[in-house]
Amino acid sequence: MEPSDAETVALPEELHEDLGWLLSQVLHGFLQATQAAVGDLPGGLRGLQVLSAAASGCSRNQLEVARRLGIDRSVMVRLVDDLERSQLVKRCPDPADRRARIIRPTDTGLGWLREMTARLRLAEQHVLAPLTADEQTVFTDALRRVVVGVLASGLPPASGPCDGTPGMAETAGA
Amino acid sequence: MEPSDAETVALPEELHEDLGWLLSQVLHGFLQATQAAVGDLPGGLRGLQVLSAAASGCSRNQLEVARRLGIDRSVMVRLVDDLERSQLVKRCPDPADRRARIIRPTDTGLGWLREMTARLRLAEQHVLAPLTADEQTVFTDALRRVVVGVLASGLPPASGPCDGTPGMAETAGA
DNA sequence: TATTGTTATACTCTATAACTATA
DNA sequence: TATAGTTATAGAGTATAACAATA
Repeated sequence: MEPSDAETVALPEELHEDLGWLLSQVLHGFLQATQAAVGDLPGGLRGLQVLSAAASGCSRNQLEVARRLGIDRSVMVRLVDDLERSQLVKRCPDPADRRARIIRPTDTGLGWLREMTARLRLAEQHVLAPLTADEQTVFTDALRRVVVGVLASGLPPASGPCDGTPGMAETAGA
Repeated sequence: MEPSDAETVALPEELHEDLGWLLSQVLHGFLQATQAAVGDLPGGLRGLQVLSAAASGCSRNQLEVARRLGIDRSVMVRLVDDLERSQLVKRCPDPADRRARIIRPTDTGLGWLREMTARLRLAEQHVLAPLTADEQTVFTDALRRVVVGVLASGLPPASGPCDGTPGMAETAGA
């Protein structure tokens, strides 16, 4: 927990310039911190995303929420199962479409949402602590613009921090 | 591939402030771009990391390289297997310790390293394109400092660009 | 015929724990 | 006894495909 002298920790030289490695390390550290913070929430961080989406928008069915968050619909089922079992959300019938289930947060769910969101902010602050407040603003703004660029590139919404399939072709050539 | 109007892509409001989600999206976009770029390299991005580590340092055995890169030693075995099968590295006996195997790049491996590294730089540039050159410098510098903080926090080194932690992004924004 | 929600299955990747051969 | 490398296994997580009910 001690940041100790930041200078004492040296990054391996061959990774120092490796943007992918840097990103994965930050994400990893972030996930470590945040998953611990929201550990008692069913579904972890994604459960919180679902809860947040259910609370933020007006009526949305499972598939809409799933697509919005970039979650596979079959994964969404279990996620909502867990949240519903803990009575944080309810599946309500959609009067306009009897196939659909609208995800609504319960009062308990809204309370948890507030609590967990607050914890998350703390965890974020912990990870971004090496940066000054101004630098944090600049950093997250840059991050946001890069994300917009990524999404605009027509890539699929991304299901997780790790998803692409690895390239494994064997070859030997100069 | 057209960045199109960055402004036309709006981030879901409940994810806009979600640092974890932003990071996971950027990493995802980055992995999409880079894994395609180094697709024919055995082991993908981590194969490249191993190759780079083998080339950069003087003699290092598998375990040292694995620890340096934050890769599990059992994963390292297959990684080196693949690289060796493609004749990009060799496992050489360590005269000082008959248990150890020193990973050395072949000439072919060095050629691939240069080629793949160049491709990687291009892919990085593509992802960071929304930022000006100065902003990129500031961004990666901030990223580096955050990583140092994460590593100094005593967290396990994380296994790779695509690391196996669970879920994914997180949170919420209301 | 297409779509929502669900279930079951296969596949990928990681972590764990043995086992060997050395030290 | 501890360590380097290897192997096999179990687990978490995702994607895929099939299915029922409804549009």
